[in-house]
Amino acid sequence: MFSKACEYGIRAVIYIAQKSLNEERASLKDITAEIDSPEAFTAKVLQQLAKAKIINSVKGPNGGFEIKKEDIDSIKLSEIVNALDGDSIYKGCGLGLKVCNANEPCPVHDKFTTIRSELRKMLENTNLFELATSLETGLTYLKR
Amino acid sequence: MFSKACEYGIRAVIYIAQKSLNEERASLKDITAEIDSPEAFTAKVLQQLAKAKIINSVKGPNGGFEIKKEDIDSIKLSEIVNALDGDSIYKGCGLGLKVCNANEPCPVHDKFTTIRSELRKMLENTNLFELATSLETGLTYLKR
DNA sequence: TTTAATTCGGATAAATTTGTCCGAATTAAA
DNA sequence: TTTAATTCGGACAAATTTATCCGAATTAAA
Repeated sequence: MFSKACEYGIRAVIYIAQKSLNEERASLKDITAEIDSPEAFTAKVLQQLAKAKIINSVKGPNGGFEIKKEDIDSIKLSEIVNALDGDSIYKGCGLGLKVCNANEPCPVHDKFTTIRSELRKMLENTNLFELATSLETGLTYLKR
Repeated sequence: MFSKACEYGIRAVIYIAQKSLNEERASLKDITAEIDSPEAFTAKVLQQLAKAKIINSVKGPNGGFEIKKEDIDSIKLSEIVNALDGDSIYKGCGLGLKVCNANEPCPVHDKFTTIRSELRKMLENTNLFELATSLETGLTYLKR
């Protein structure tokens, strides 16, 4: 459903959010240990997210990644997915046609439109705060 | 959402079904012209589908691919997807964790479970007959 | 001012997916 | 029986995604 980059990205951002809620920065090493992902590859993903202004990066000793506390509940899952995988999940034909809309639909157009719209809603309605706190309280996990 | 192989596969099978409903076989050339897909690659996909017994292949002059008429309304989209992309769309964690279930969920587990179950239902409830007839009546398209 | 911890960015490599080529096998029809 | 139309299957090639390496830049602290 998502690319590996996006999977790592979402996991990383959730972890960074959790740390940020506790007034702490997360370093790359810290992150990759906590979400069990390849270090160099994850670094690229974090760079992308920093460029997209979803996370903030700080260089130098004691540096790392962080998210402003007050932003955490306004950042939606959809923004992260969008920054890493683009909008092809929502748009684009399920069967790969270049043109596919209500006027000239592919045979599964309507059925896919329904599912995708639900997916879009879900991603747009899920914010980082709830994900980070479920992690903080030990209800959910980022590795295994 | 689906691999290219799966996209071509679904399109091809719908076309083959349409032809089969009209008592005609579809040759590889015929198919790739009609669904606008790369010939050699599509051939591999069709081989996979033939091995999975979803379509029947006939060699020699006037050969091609066909589906028994009486099977067309019992073949579900899910079978095609399963044969080509496996079951990772339904199973498997949305964030790529090896272990992720109700007991040890990832932070998006519940939200994804809902979406995926809808997707599964949709694929399991969509049969080839309806897709092929919507094509036959000119309501839907397989290329562009 | 030096050192060391960190992110940044470019080059490269490995793995996977997508795609091509071509000869072999099959089989209907001339 | 020969020919030609077709699928089959293996080897290969290209493109994309995933992953690694390493030096440069930044910066806090010794």
